[in-house]
Amino acid sequence: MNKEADDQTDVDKPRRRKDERPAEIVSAGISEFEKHGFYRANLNRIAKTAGISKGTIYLYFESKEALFLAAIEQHVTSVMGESEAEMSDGEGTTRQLLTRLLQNMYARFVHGEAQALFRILLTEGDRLPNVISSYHSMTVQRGATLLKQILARGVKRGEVRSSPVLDTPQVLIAPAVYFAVHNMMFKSTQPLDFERFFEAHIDMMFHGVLLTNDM
Amino acid sequence: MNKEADDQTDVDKPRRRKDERPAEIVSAGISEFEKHGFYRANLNRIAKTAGISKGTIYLYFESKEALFLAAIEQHVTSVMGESEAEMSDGEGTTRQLLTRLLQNMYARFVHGEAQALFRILLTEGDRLPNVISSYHSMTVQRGATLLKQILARGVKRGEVRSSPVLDTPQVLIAPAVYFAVHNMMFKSTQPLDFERFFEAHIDMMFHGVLLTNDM
DNA sequence: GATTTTACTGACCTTCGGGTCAGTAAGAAA
DNA sequence: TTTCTTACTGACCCGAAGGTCAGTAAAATC
Repeated sequence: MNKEADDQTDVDKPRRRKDERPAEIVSAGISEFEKHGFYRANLNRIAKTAGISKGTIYLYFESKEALFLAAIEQHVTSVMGESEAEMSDGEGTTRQLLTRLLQNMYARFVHGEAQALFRILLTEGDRLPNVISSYHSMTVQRGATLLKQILARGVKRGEVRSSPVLDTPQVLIAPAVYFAVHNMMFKSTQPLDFERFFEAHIDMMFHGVLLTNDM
Repeated sequence: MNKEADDQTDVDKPRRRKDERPAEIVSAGISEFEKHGFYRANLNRIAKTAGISKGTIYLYFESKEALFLAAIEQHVTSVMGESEAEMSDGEGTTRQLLTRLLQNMYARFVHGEAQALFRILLTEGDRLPNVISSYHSMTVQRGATLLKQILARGVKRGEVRSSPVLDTPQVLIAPAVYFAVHNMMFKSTQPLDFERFFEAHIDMMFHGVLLTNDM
């Protein structure tokens, strides 16, 4: 009995809510696409999650793909918007700045919701060149620029070696990507210990593995 | 006219070839799964590529998934088998060994056929825990062990610092994974220059970014 | 050449899921 | 209360693709 109230948290919500529907559908879509990607995502399930019937989706979105685009776009902007201002102040040693940047990156990209987005785009990016492109500029592009600034400042202050890394700073954050990828594939069977990995990452990034610095 | 000969290279091949069929089907399967992943892979297309009809596939494989498993398994073993012996001799400085290992890894994993396999498993691995598991031991496990050996030997010879990296050597090869992932997503729009990336990778791995080695 | 075996075919079956639309009822207007 | 508008429903449609199997013909056996 009381079929309406037991699968959604809200009770007594009105049945006709034109304004709220699109956002609710997009939200349900994000969760479904995160779990299953585009192909395995199921519109009946999305509808059920959103507390509506499948037909209603088509009142607001032209097709599954249109809903997917809307979901991705909203997700990209919301996830990326968050980590905007956090790194803006350039106080501290280069070592501190880089450490803070990495912590931030692991937090968002490895543990947080950005990972699901990353996975979707890695999987289904071919069909979304425009999304891929804006994702690139919001993440890789921006991150690389920020890193270059930090490193250049470090060189000026006499803290940082001049090296090819200055032009390709992605190698510095690569282990974080590795960690995310590893957990995507092996989390259930062979999880990585975050603390140890992070420590090793920091250590290699700052000092390398060799004892001597001569060629 | 002559419908039989124009899509397959062989002409005059006998029509009943029980022994060769499985390998041919697996081969066609690999190519199809590489291009489309599991879900979008199409058995009619695989059959056409193998020069047979769809029904024939089911003479040799129980299901699409069984064919997928066979294809993955053959692919993994063949790719891994190749790079087996190449690293077996431990001659040279640690620097030389690590450089050689990385070159090998980039060659196979980034440019070569291993990338497609990696992508499929990353994308669709959830449904194949056993494949994922064996893939892990064949690649990550084996690679980590090899790295640890090289590093331990380096420490003994006084070439390598003692550091947390010794226990988590994956951070050393992480940039190669990053490179592969980057190209998967952005190759068409924002390709990375391999030579520069590789140089930066090597440089960071050996020396880190800091000028001083004190804390 | 006649008979038997079996690799192989392709039309067909079935399921799944995206997409449709005639019908329903909630809420506004009168 | 009656009428009208429209948000919403869910049974249905249909194409796509995994899977089946009676039939065919190539080769082996006699």
